[in-house]
Amino acid sequence: MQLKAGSDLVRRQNRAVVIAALRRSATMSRTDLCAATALSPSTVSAITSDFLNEGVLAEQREFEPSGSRRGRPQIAIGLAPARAYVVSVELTHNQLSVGVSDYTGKAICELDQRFSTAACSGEDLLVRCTQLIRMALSNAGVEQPASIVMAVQGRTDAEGRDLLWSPIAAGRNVHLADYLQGEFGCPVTVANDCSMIAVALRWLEPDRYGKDCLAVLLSHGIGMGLYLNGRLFAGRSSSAAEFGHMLYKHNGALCRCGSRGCIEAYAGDYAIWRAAHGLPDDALPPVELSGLDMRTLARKARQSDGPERRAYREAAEAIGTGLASLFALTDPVPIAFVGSGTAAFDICEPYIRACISESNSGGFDAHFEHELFEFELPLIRQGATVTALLAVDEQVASGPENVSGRDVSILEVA
Amino acid sequence: MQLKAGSDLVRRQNRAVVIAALRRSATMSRTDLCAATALSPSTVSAITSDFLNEGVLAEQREFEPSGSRRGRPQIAIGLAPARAYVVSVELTHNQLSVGVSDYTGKAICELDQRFSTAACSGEDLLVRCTQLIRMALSNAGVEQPASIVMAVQGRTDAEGRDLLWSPIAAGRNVHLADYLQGEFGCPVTVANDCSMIAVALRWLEPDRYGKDCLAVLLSHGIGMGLYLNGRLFAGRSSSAAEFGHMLYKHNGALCRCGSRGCIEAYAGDYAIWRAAHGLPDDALPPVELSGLDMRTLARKARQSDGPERRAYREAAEAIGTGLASLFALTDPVPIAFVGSGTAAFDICEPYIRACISESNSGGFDAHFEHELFEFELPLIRQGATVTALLAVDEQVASGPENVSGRDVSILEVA
DNA sequence: ACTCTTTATTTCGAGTGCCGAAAAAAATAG
DNA sequence: CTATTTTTTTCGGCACTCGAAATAAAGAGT
Repeated sequence: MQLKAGSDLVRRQNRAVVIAALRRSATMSRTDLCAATALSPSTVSAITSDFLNEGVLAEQREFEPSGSRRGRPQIAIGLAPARAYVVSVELTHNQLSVGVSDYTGKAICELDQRFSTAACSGEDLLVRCTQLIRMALSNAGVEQPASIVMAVQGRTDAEGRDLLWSPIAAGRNVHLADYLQGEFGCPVTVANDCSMIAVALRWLEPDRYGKDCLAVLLSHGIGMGLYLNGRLFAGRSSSAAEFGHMLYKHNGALCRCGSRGCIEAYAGDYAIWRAAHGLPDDALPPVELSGLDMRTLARKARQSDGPERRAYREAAEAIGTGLASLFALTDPVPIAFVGSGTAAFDICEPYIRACISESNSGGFDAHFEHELFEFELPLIRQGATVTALLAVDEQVASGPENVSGRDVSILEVA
Repeated sequence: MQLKAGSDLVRRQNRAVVIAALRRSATMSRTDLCAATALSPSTVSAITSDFLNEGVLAEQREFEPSGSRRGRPQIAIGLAPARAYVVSVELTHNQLSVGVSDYTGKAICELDQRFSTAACSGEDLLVRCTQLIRMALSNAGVEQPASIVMAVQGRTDAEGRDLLWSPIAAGRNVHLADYLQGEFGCPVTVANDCSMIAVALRWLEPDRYGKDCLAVLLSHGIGMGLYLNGRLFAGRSSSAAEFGHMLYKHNGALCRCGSRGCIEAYAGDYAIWRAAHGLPDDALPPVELSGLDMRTLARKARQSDGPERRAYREAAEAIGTGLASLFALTDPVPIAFVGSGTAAFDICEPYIRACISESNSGGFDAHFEHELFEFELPLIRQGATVTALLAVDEQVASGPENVSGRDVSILEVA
């Protein structure tokens, strides 16, 4: 049931509204804020004044309003960069990345580290993360981060605290959030990488992806992040949304996850490679696949109707069948295909669309828009950073209660 | 973005909290309300006093508190039955039902009408609904309903206004809500029948189904209603959640919806019957199936490993594959299987469970609880009634502004 | 029968927050 | 140097919640 409300909740909500407006457009006047939030000038004045005292906002005198009109000039206000620093961590195949951003979202420092993730135990992971984050913070000159969001390829628990399982590392049930929280003394959230891609797309293109956004990652494995009706789709007890592990064929090909017949077992890079080389469908390819390997495969598939094209066709039909099933549940949604697999999307697209239009239950429009993004990392980082910033915003909106020095500032004012 | 808040919002919220508490337990004292809502006695007093004036609540003197303790006795308050009357309408295969309930949720009148829905145009449907509702209202002695919720087997638009497509009637894009709203002058919502089953189960067993609830209707067709993380799952542009039309087999059996390979084309009664009789999988059975037909089929399937058992097995694997795919997206969720098809669930269950445990992506627990409900209609009606009542609650909570007679009541008080 | 105790509910005063209107501030136009 | 225009702040009023005190309505004890 819903909870009771009080006047404190009203203030928190309106503070949040003001911050949200300023996060969207870096700099606004109080008048702009009135228009954007529908709050009265008095209220905007009160809230911004509080925020200026708390160091959340800063006046930006240098911002001369372009066309100098009559009347008192507007004072530009923006988020104060130094109010908080956030950290994004991305764990992908054989790479760990860390980014540090200020409170306005500007990147201050980005570090990458490459190593074999497959050999990585949970313990290793924790240590490597801690080290790389420390180095990045030190490079950025930041003592204390305000929020850390870690995007992982794999499944997390529903609360975003543990990495339950990952195809790229050996560790299971790694308590990432608790450990990092202990190390860095700030809130930590662990999220699925594809969810972060969806967050980024929503943030970057709200008109197209604001309400509904399906991000499908095509690479060694298959991942998905979904916003439906403006909310992140997540499972009951985990991040779930494991599109790649929807059941495509009963008793089908062997998947990395240990099950049989998953979509990924046909559409992941390793599955396409396996099929194209005529290996049995329960063989896991022993080698790491390079981008070159896959480009070669795609080229052959385009050239002639041989085993390579058959492999891509099977991959496309697995994806198409999965999307058809997904769309039976969600209706068609604008899709962003992301990752190295998009390089062969021209081969797959007709088969994918055929599958979907074949299954337009109830005779409805099976059409969907799509976009391709070759590189996933920048999107994942942007999504993680945005998520971290929004977490800080929430804390900031809820007031300066817990901030040490609050009493002091009252004394200072007096 | 979130909207600004004001003190009116606080009042609305707290009014809503009070109503919600009283809807759960029919009768409470003001002290009970303090405990249940965490509001202060002053606030509860103010809000209940308003509600008594508005005719939303009524004191119930007859309710003697069981063990007569010391001290001033509590005064029991409850929802005032006559505050509003709601109508639920259920359209299922060859049957239209209407129920009228008072504001406490007590059923006042229920009417059924049987006719061939298949032959029914949109126009016919509107007229029949109107007539049956009028008759029920007249029987119940109700002049003006406050809310109507109509549950239909089929797909509605996302706003709950139109019946886009239904397997049981010929009409398409029937503007049910607008028409009935014009006829009866109150808010009307059109919802999917299985969603209403999920609503009912959540309402009846909040411990089991409060957060997550999957209702699967097994009958002539296959339907689904899903609550995930406490929210009704719905599509981007329609009610969607068309589990029965997830793609089970590429280029598979012909479905009622016109597509091929849908789960329903293997697991609906007609599909089982078709397969058991060795008909081609693109034949639609010409006859209406009786309950007896299906019971006979199930008996034969239990007796020997013939075509009947194969048909049920295929049905079970279609359902199991669908659930496995669904659970890849949502994690396993407690399921209620509902409808006549549950009579043969003993035959299907092992195959269904086998499919699901085969596809436990990431090695997680594929276990799910389930319950069987043979009759769907009572659940659909309960769900629709609850939905209608909650809609009235929302309107009541938002205050007496628009209620005619508000000014009069002020005069009366003065 | 009367008073004491206990529990429930209402009333009152203070605090917080929003808003509209008026005032103050800070520029340009003439 | 004044009038005008626009932005921002200040002030008074209103709605709401809350804690504390007051009131109401019983049973318990003598």
